[in-house]
This record gives sequence, structure tokens and C-alpha cells, in this order.
Amino acid sequence: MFIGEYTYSIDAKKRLAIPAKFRKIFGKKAVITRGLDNCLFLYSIQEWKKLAEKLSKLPLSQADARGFARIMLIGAMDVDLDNAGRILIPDYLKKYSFLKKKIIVAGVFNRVEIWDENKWQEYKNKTETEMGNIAERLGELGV
Amino acid sequence: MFIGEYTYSIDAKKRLAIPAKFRKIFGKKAVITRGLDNCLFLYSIQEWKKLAEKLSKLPLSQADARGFARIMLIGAMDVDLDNAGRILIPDYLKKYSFLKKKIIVAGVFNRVEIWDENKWQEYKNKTETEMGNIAERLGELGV
DNA sequence: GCAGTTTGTGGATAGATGTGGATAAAAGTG
DNA sequence: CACTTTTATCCACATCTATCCACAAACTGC
Repeated sequence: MFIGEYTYSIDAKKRLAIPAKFRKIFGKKAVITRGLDNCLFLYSIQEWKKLAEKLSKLPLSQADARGFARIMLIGAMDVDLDNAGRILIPDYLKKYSFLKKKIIVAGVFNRVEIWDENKWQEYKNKTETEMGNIAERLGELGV
Repeated sequence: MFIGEYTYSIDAKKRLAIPAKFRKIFGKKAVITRGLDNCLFLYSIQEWKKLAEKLSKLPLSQADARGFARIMLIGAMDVDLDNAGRILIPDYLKKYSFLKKKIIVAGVFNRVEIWDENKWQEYKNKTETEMGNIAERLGELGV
């Protein structure tokens, strides 16, 4: 599915390009929503339906599950891709993810993540140090 | 699977040749990712799928697992081999691995490693001096 | 050794891609 | 209702990329 890291910038008309490789999967429409760690998630329509189904089945009684589902569902918005494969990001999502000008667009399996460049660097540094040794983890996975 | 050490250079169009022997295994496509010690790993599609499958089973809700999967997956990129068996290396991976002009391409079991020549020499020197110690450890392991 | 094949390397060219702007339609405002 | 502001659709174009093709060097089997 989606794979790879790309750098784009939001232009004067607030448009953000999606990598050509990803466009072919999305088609003309996609769903954007609040992600984790202050990034945004972009799903294809099919994937979004699957995810929404799962989220709706989370037990209403559990506060944390309910919160998780809320974040994902309430923030969601359907977006169109223009002829050049660009999308418009709603203001409230732009605020949520601190998007400025330089943006990282990254494929992670069944979703695309959208990060402000600074936030991405921050996250990557933090995670790489916390993660300790990649080699050990790979070992645990039997790779 | 992959065996041997080869030297190539990145040409003016940023293309890096893959040894003919390896091409037959890869076919037309491969997946390149951040490796260890500032080298890059090149996997065949089948091998990558195995690895990705394991990563995909890590729970999305746990921050550290999420981080690990992100770093591994977002660092990855699918690459095409042209008719002459050459690939294009994304800029962010070139930076990560300090690739300049002269490149070492080496087969290591189920993956191919890509090193900048200088980094490779550095690593080899370091490792060879530690070799004595490593040998002792292997002895402890009964090898 | 030699003819034919494979391999590494370089370049040409058409098409795709990223980015910006022009214009038209829609929505908001006094 | 007139006017401004925003949004959507379309077009322009420089740059990048994929795909071919060329060719010398190395290798192959005979």
C-alpha cells in the first residue's frame, strides 16, 4: 500500500500536493482526520469505511476507547483531489497539526500521514532515542 | 540468497547499479529502507512483505510500537529497477547513509546492504579490531 | 583466441510531476 | 442588491523522471 517519505509545501492558496504514487490509490477523493502525535491521517474511502466500522464497535463504556474513537471520527472530513492531485486542509486540522509551510507526507501501510516538518523532526528524534537499538527490536521480530 | 561485495558509483542522474546476480532475485521492484550503522537495506518484495506484516501487527494504540513501525515504514521506499538494473535512491535516504559517489553493494543473507565507501571502510576497520572479542563471544556461545 | 553475450555506464527524449497563477463560480457582507 | 472575499476549476510551464537507446569493457563458452 502506501510507502515512503515525501516533502512538499503548502502554497499561497493553501493547497498541499499528494505524491503521484499515492494519487493512483486515492482517486478523486479521500478522508482526512486527526491522527496521533499531532499529525493528520489521510485514508482512502474504502479504508476509512473499514476503520470507522471498527471504531464504532469500541465499547462505549470505556472512556479511553471512546475518546480515541471521538478524536478520529469527529475530526474527519472528506477532501477532493484537484487535477494536480492537491488537497485543501481544513483550518481546524491545520491548527491541530501545526502545519506551517514545509510538510512531510508519508505512507504507513493503509494510511498517509501528514506532518509539519518541524514536528516530524521532533518526533523522529524523540522516538529514535527512546526506541534504543533498532537492531534489538528487529531481532525480537525475528528479522 | 544474496552473497558478495561489489563497488559501483552513482552517476550524474543519481542512478545506482545493482549487481546482475541480485537483479535476477529482485525482478523489477524492490524496497529500500534505513539500515543499521548508516547503511541502507534493500529487500525483495517478498522479504519486505514478511517484515511489514510483522510490523503491521504491532498495536496502533501503543506509542512505542507505533513509533517503531513509523520509523521503519516511513523510512522505506519502493524502488523500480530500470532495464540496466539501476535504482534511484530518495534524497532523505541518501542523506541518512552519507552516500557520495563510490558505493559498496553487499549481499547479506536475505537482504542487500548499500554503503558509502568511506563509511564501509570505517565500519570494517572498527569491526576488524573488535573481531578478537567477537570471536571469544562466539566461543562462549559454542560456535 | 575469438565471436557472441552480458554488464556497467552514459545520454536523448517524451511524458509525468510539482508549482504557480488566471478565471469563473460561490459564498459571505454591509 | 451590489460588492468583496473566498473557493473551485482550468491552464501554463519549468523541472524532474521513466524509458529507450548506444557503446565500450568484461566475460562466456567453444
